[in-house]
Amino acid sequence: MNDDAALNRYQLAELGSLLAEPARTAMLLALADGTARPAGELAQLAGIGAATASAHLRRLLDGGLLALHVQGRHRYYRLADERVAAMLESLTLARAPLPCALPKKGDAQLQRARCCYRHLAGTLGVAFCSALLQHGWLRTGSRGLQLLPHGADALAASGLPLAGVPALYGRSCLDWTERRMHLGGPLGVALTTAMFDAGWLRRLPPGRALRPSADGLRRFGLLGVRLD
Amino acid sequence: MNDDAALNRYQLAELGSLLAEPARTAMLLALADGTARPAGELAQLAGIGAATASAHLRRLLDGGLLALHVQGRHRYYRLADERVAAMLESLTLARAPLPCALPKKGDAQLQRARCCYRHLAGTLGVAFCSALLQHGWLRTGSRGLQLLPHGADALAASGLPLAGVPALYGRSCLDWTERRMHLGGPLGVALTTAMFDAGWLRRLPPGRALRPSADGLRRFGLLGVRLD
DNA sequence: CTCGTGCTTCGTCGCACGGCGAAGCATCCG
DNA sequence: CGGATGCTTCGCCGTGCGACGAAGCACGAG
Repeated sequence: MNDDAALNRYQLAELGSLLAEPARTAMLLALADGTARPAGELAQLAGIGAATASAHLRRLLDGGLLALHVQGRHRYYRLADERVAAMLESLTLARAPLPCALPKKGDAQLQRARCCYRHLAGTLGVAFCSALLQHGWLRTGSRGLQLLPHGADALAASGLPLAGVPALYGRSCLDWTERRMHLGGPLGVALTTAMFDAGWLRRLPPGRALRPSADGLRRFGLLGVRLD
Repeated sequence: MNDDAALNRYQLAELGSLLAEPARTAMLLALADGTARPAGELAQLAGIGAATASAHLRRLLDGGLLALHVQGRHRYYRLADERVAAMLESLTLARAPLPCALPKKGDAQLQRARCCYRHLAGTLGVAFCSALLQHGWLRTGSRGLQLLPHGADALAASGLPLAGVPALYGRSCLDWTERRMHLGGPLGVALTTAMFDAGWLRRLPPGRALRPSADGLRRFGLLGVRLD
């Protein structure tokens, strides 16, 4: 009758049913950092047998949440799309307690800096994004967030080479610990990749947490990015 | 082991299972505009019997997605929280085709201006939010988006009385047609309510679509809000 | 070629859950 | 008080789906 716009009840329910199973959510959360993992590893992470995992992965694939990359006899699965990662973040946000609970000690690293899909999130991600905006280096254009030429120059001068990056567009992405925006989209991914390459950031093995190097921390400071 | 942060697999799956049933998604979508509806009406909208609807509503209530208001022998259900509405919007966004499809004719009104929970969304909502930011009337403070005193003065001068509103905080909310941010949170709701009261906006009966009045359109224009 | 490995497909079982009708409570009306 | 209405609870049935083991395929190693 009146709900022909956007997502109807059946599409939303289909999406929900994909998320309705702990085994599948475990896989999705394991892939939330943008990595690609073989089916066997995902089965082990989810604590289920290979046959069951295969069925779950097939459903997620058919549902458009995962993408598949075949390499030899290994089959690597990853999130289909950055929007899927953004959706996972937003679902997290929907359940977070409103009076922002202080993170537990074990989560402190995760709250400070982590990767959301493949771009920088957490306190550092939010601070970096707002610093870019305050300097006037980042602007919301018609096709998304846009890094202006003098912004790219300034970043390059700080030791972040950005070949071809200014042509990319970014997207605002809501952060679940900060409840503020940070920079995602192709632009956000490219900038984060550059930070890895320049040694500003390192991955902390077990999860999605990141740690800025001493040098990176200094350079972030020079850009006006403060971690209070 | 390593996923004790934020939402774990079980909590996410629980949330997903609440969305996994068309009858429940129909109810949630019907409540997405922030209205409260009695159980019987929701049952009819979902196309199920009263007994079944009651069970679904109970699950949504226990799951924290709905809130209940008892009035006489009627029991009114509404979305528990603005975050639930934001979650529904973001799920919609996750499924929207990336090459932004032009809206069908029937959706044009909906894309132009609609209510997301209880605040203004659509092209008009996005334009209004960015106009506030460009004028420097709105700022991202530590506790959320903040309407600055001279911004409140300017809006009042344009015919939007805002008693007590500047004390409220807003929240960025992603729009699924525009893929850009608009103003939500208590501040967004208060501003939208003021627009209704001042006659700038009218509801279009069948759904969530809104229409600015001729006077409202003029006043939006004076504020620098363009509907291109 | 032959075997081992990684993954999918098939067949089967069992449980969880959605559906309804009937009965049970509350509330409003006369 | 008695009947109508709105909603919930109870009991039952059917099915959808997640679990596993076994078999089938593809690929790489020897």
